[in-house]
Amino acid sequence: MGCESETVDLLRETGHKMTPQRMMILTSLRHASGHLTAAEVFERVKTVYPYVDISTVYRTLTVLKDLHLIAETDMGGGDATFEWVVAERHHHLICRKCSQVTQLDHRYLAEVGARIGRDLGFRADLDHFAIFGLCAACQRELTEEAARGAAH
Amino acid sequence: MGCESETVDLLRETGHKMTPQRMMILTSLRHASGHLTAAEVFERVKTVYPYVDISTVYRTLTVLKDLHLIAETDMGGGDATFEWVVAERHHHLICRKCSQVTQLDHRYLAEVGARIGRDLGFRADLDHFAIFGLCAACQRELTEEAARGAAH
DNA sequence: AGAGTAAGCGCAACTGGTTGCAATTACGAT
DNA sequence: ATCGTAATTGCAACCAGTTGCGCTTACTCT
Repeated sequence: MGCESETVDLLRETGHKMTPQRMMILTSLRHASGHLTAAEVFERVKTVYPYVDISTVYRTLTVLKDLHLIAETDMGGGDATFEWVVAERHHHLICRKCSQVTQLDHRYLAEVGARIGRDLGFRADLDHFAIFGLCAACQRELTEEAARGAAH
Repeated sequence: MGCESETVDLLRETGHKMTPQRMMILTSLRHASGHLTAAEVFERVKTVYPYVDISTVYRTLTVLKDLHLIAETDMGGGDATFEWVVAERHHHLICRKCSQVTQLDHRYLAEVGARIGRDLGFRADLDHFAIFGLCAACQRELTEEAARGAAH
């Protein structure tokens, strides 16, 4: 505790309460190295306080997400993951074949966001995007497969 | 029928079968004016053939999506929507306050996609993106609210 | 410090979507 | 036209996530 004080203030200022459960959920995300699914957060909190309900986890994640303290991303694996929003914004390139995840610098999208704002007046939330596609390796594999298919 | 023959061929060529259920799901999407949710597709098909199972709808949607015949988009309303992939690619700007949907020309993202491909070798699927954010009107509203909040 | 109140909690019921399985059926090969 | 096979179907069980509700509790105000 101690390093969470700003977060507590933000919660209070927005009319929310800081409960023990919320604190545990929050710290488990804060101190996780990367992305966590809701179930993972649930597991981690349960080791400290076994009586938490999964619905509390989901409700808290929703609150934190609305306050932009955490970012939700669909990494393609079916379940959404959550991660503490850090200073440097970044995005993910996710291969839909091998599921490999690569980071993408924010600059790639910042410019598009700016242009959309300029042209259409729409302020795009481009904090944390998951872009699906095919990684270089899988592209090669697929073209080779296609070549074999055409040959036979 | 008749206008679906190319689609049927594509299915066959990729080792799939064309079943009556599949045909109905396909045409309901093909002839729908815009986006349909899975439940909507289910309802439409049921009017013709009441015995379809919802799981068949989901499974077929997955197949069609994998073949890029339809595009899945999370329009924010909680449930994903599907639409027939038309010639001109486009994207959607969805306001997270008023849920208004605006179309965005593909050119905005095409360039980013090209750059990602060039720099990182990753071929991004940018066929049909849903970009969340705040529309111009809601931005104005929010800044006014903030001004009122600061004043009192 | 104490009281009132609205937010939050855990439970249980529910919903939307997925999956395993046995029966069926479309399709390529004969 | 018929056969064999693999894909597909419908059912039912299942799972992840959501919601309604009565009880509890953090926070505000005095």
